[in-house]
Amino acid sequence: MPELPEVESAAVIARRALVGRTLASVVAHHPSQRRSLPARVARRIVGRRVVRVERHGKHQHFVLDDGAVIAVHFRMNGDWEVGRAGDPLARFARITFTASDGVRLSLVDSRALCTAAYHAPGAPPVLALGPEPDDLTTAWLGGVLARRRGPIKPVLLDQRVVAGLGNIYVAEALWRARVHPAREARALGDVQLRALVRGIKAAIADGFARQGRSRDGSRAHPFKVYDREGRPCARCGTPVARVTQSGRSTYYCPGCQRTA
DNA sequence: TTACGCCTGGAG
DNA sequence: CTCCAGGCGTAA
Repeated sequence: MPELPEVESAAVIARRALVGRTLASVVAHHPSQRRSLPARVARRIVGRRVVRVERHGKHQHFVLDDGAVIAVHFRMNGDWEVGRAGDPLARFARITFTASDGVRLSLVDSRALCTAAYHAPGAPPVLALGPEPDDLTTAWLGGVLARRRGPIKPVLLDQRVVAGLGNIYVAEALWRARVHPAREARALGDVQLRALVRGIKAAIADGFARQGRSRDGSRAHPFKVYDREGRPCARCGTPVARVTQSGRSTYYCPGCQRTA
């Protein structure tokens, strides 16, 4: 699930569920989450009203009326499920926030890698994030890439470069820009740089467009190259290739993403 | 820069 | 059974 577009639509769900409501209970159901959100901390949250839900890159911040922040990160596959107090709990519910009027928001995450940390009033989380894709400029990206050695793909996964990109959207953005994932980051020319900025914005916009109609679970694979190894490139028909870069799969088209 | 741990499920 | 998974912090 969760890269920027997915986290944004999740944040909308959380916002609708909790903003303006007072938390009546907060429970971490899995030891892994209890480490970062122990019962004593959860008790401190109870009685507070949620005034705002912010998204920064892939992070979600529940801002409470005393200025405290609950920082949630889905990691690999977290998602929100909205229900009512007393409803049967989802099998992989890891944390539940129940409001005083009975609305319940559950963080569902089979792998239990999600994190939720409490930040006391006056000590907000410090995030090291680059610009959101919407605010990305060629000047910024060019400046950052000029100081990087190594292939472009892992650089784009660095949240300090651009906030919110993950393995899927980086592959999609590079495909749109026709840039080879192994291309030396600082060797990108102006034309490729501009194409890459456009590609990032377009890939993310495409993700957003998909969010609205993704709940009906129709089409499996709306991606251009991600998870399409061996299938023909939509642009040139060349079979999509998969390589490993810094331990993770990268999908690309060897036909139209050339110059490594 | 790479490798591993964190966790668990699903696919082959 | 083995391998893979949309992330990320820390260690080597």
